[in-house]
Amino acid sequence: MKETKPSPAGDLRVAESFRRWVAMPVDQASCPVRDVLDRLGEKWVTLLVMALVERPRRFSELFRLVPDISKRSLTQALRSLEQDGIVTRHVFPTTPPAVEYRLAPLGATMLEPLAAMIAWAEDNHGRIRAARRRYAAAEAKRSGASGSASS
Amino acid sequence: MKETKPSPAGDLRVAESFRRWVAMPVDQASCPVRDVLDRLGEKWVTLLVMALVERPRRFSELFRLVPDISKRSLTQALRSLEQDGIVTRHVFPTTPPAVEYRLAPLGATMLEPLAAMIAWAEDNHGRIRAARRRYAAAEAKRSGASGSASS
DNA sequence: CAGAATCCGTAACGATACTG
DNA sequence: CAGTATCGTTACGGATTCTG
Repeated sequence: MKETKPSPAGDLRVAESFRRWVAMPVDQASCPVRDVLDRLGEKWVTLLVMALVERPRRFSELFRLVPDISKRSLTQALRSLEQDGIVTRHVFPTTPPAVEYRLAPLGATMLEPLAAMIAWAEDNHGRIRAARRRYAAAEAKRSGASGSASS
Repeated sequence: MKETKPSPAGDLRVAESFRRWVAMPVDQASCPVRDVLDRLGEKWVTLLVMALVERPRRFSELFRLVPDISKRSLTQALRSLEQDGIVTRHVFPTTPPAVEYRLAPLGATMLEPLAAMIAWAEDNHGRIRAARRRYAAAEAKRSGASGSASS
């Protein structure tokens, strides 16, 4: 526990990345962590990437597939992904027009790390929910011990 | 293209996850992708995890380390991580009080997938920026071809 | 069908001032 | 030192309407 760290693997790399981050200018654009990770954090982005893995999809298909997105947000997220070269957009000049979204090569390269994050999320969802319940319980005890429950 | 897919690795897993996702109720809490990934998308969360990899840090230390966060957001992000069992919070009853944040065991397990995502972001930041420039150029051409530049 | 444009509510975030 | 409380802004995102 006090000797050379086990460093299961990612530790060193993450620590290094953070050191690079600290040494960086604050500006958004030049920092991968801010610039890229923030994008992936946008509400529907990763979900849409997931939706495009199997095969290209049309706009309305994605719209149906993700039941609670608005057309506006769907358009925005797809534009965002298109801008970054994660997906490509193909317009078929039919009437009415059909538009197909397809995972670009660059998008395909992110499936591996994305799969790892998703797997982690699925594996640990139960633990996280349990932790939240514990936290809520402890919080209730703190405010319940000397006063009345609030909020 | 029409035979057994190459599936560089993550593809199948992501596609499977998406199928599970589609089959899920829409509610936020029961879905790992929504419930967990959305959390990690919160603005400072992953950055703070990165900051805690090497060693525990005190509140003011984190505050200095991340130059453009507000105390309010720092507190919120740390609470969020504490709730989910990603970090633990230790209060030393000195005067003035010292508070230390430390990566919890659960938090340590996410370093591996997080490192993969960060590495991807760093490796492809250049490509992404290039894609954005191309997109902007194409956009300028579209509106410049028959009208005047806007925005 | 695939969007663009408009309107609007909410929630996230920052800045500041105050507290144990 | 480590927060909390309050305020104000902004930006995200949903609902709706209009268009080629």
